[in-house]
Amino acid sequence: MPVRGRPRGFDVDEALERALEVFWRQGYEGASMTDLTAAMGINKPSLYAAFGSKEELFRKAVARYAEQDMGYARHAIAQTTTYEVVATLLRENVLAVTRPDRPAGCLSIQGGTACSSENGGVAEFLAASRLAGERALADRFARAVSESDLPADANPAALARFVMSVTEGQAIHAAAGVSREELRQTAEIALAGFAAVSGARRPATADNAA
Amino acid sequence: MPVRGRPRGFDVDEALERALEVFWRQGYEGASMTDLTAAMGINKPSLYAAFGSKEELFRKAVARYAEQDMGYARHAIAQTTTYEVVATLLRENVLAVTRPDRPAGCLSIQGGTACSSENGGVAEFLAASRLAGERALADRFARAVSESDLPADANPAALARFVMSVTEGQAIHAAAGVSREELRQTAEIALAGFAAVSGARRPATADNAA
DNA sequence: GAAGTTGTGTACCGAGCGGTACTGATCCGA
DNA sequence: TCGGATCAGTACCGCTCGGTACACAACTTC
Repeated sequence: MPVRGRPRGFDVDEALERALEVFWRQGYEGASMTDLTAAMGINKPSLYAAFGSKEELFRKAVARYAEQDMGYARHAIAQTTTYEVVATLLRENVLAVTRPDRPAGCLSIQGGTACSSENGGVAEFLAASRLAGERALADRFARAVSESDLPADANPAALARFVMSVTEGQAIHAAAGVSREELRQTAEIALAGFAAVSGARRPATADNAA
Repeated sequence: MPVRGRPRGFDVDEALERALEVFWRQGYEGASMTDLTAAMGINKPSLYAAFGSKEELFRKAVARYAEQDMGYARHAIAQTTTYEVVATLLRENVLAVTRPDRPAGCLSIQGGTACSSENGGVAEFLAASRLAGERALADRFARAVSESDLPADANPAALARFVMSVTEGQAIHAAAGVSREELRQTAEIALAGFAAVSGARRPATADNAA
């Protein structure tokens, strides 16, 4: 059964994409409906009909972001060794937060770490989604312990927290204008430090370039 | 020569302190004049007479924050060895971002990493002040190289960027509700990693507790 | 006490906020 | 060709935003 009534005059995915970038650059509260509709090329009633409200639009933007901009994290976790997991995560993160065709930094931080009391839910939502990613990494490290890829006395949660802290700091640096090459150096330091501290075996093939 | 005219009915420092906490919790754009004046216990005209504008108030709050909440950073840089500098910085940072009598996290991040276009200067101002701190740390590391406390081939700027990235990530974690003890574990991992990678000598007295 | 100076409180400004009612326009199936 | 359904666009809602005019209160100096 095809659509009934007048068809939409714009592409919902494309409009969401534009909104995503506005939220990314200006944060949730810093992005006004006027900014959003201007970037999306539609009028307010169309936005509300298609997305419900500003907050729903934001959550859909974050979901889209997680799917297409955070794919590297799932790819990283799927690596076969702990070292490769972390190496992939840190290096891909550098690329992700400095993509020339995207705003600098990371939406889940730029979106808003602090909000007015009425929008407090937005900051909490972003924090929860970041911590969910961290938990996935901690689970991956726990598996590595059970596979003897990490020592039995390793602390998976703390190691994951360390790696995520670095990526978040890198995202903030990127948003401040720090270059990809500079962040790459930092990522290699973090990776080498992780390898030295975690007890994860570093592969014989030296693929790093600090 | 004493004051002329009616004396002020409130303490400017105390009012600035209250404003500081509101900005810290809600960010620059998330803190409305109503929120601020309510917390400061004064009316808007008094605020404008004493502080000029919302943005000036914010900058004064950040200056106050740098002076009294970031003092640990100056203390850290003044340590005699690179290891002690980094150990102090990372450990004191954990305490600073989880002080029970303060909002969680760090004002220079919570204040706003992304803003609307008209308030873009606020985010830039915060980014610049963070990078200034990083440069001071890089200078300290450069001195350590010249003192042979770090290897001649060490990259002071990259090492400083790594340490600051960790502290920023820790601040974001704290704002998300992560506990002091959890952050302490992460700080020890970062410290041990830094020691292993930088070539900084670790003191014989083992004062760490990962 | 009067004059001059400065802070306080109320009441208000224009502008922009997020969100919506309503009129037409545009499609479908019959 | 007409009725039903859906979307687009204008024009507007109440509200809050940051910021201020103005009358009054409180203080010092003469």
